[in-house]
Amino acid sequence: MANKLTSRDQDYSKWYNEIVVQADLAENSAVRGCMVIKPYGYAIWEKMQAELDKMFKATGHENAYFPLFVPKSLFEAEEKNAEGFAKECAVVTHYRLKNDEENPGKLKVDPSAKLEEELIVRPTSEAVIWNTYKTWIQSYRDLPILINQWANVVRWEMRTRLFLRTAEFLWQEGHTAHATKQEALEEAKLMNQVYADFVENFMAIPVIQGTKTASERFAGAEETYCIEALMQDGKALQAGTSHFLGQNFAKAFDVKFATDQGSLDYVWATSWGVSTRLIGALIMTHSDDNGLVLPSNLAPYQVVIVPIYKGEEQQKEIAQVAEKIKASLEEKNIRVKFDNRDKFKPGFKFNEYELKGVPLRIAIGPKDLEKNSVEIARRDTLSKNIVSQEEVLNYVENQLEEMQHALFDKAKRFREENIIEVETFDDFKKAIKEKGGFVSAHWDGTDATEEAIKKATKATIRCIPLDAKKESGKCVFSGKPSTMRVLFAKAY
RNA sequence: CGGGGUGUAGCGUAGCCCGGUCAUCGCGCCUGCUUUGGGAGCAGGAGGUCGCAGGUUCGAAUCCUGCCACCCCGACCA
Repeated sequence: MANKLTSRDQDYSKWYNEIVVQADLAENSAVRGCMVIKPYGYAIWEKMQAELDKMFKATGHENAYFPLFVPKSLFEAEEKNAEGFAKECAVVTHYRLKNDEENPGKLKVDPSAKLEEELIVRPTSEAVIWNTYKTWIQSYRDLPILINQWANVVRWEMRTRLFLRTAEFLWQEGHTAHATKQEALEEAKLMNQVYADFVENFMAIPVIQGTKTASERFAGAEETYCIEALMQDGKALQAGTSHFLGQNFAKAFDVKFATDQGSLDYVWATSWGVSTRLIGALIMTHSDDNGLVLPSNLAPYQVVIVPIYKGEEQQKEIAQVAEKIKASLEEKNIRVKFDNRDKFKPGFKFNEYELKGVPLRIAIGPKDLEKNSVEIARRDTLSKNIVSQEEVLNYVENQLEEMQHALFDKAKRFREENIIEVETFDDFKKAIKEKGGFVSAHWDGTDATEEAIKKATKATIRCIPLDAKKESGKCVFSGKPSTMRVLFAKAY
């Protein structure tokens, strides 16, 4: 796809292969692999937070906060978890700097301030949280514990990519403790469903729910549920995960409770999270060559009003109409921005708000004053309509609603068109190489096959779909018998 | 850490092979006038330790050595 970006946008770096444009949301910070989220991008994150928070509360969860630092001894308690994250941990070893006598004006680490035990900057919080839960849980009456925290975590990845894999990222992590295996399993599934609902209904991104294979599973989990989305370039993106942790963390941190039968048992656990990666998913699902396209639910402002005028007097006249429309929309809780800046021309503003993905743009000029009308343009279709001023409120409400669904439908259609069933490994390779997207194929269930396919094609098993039908067939790679199809794709 | 590449104004770049009016161009920024229904035009202006440190040379953005940073491809990963 061609990219229409011109000089005006040179501070916006091109998003993946010029397919999608990274809008004015974030930039790299001075710190390696970290990002500065600009106000407009953060406003989107806040919208997501608010909606998720509502959904968490509705399913009985509460927010709490746990420390950033994890003492190394706690971190290593759950072996698999520690092993899984060990290679990407930032470690605090000292707690003081001092003046460097050899380099005036510079500081150096004070060797005498070495910590007795190193602190790990959390890559995830299971360790600190379970160390705390240990003190909170004695009896089945203390269960379940249903807690979420909004936090930042650090994973020192070899290679980073804005939004999708930054060294520091913002997320929420839920950590729950249960008396029974069944209840914990239900919780893990429920939260995966909550994620699917949120991402589909609120962000207009269609997802496939499934479970991960053993090799893709979260370190320390017994089962990982996930939602997988497909980006416009044909690569898959893991959009959220929910883990059934079994009794692994309870055993590692010795968290036992007295059951209602009087016996002693280890607690069952889950954890689940989504991150600022979802903003990346948003960009790469809906954007086009003109920039971001935001679903109405997420847009920091849903409507922007751009006045067109000659001279101060006309500007005033149009501003009056604009303010009136703005007030009437705001009364219905529609988020409106009236851009009355005199320093920029209308054409410039049109492009700017398209780049930012504002769903609806209302232009008001002298012609509209005469005809008592306005021009309303829709971001996703780029279509324009003349609407009488009396009709604006109705029209805007309808269009916002429609656009939310239109974006979802369009993305879903794209995904459906990019799931292909294959029976032979030749077709498999061809599909992955030429078309991208999800490839649905039989798999014999072994790590070895999964690994071999990854080596040969770079495609991994994204998930075993929850709604997969039982269907006997032959593994696309080994030819051994298989009972169902799994989804393969190249992934971010 | 392996393999490849790049570093020149706020951003994007030309120049490097072949050393010498080479510090180029576009955007952005500032001033003025004219403009305003799809990224305005004209005129003028500000802005640079050419990544850093050495070396070769009469002379280095350009050649050599070392270092640093970033990017891409692997391994790792929400």
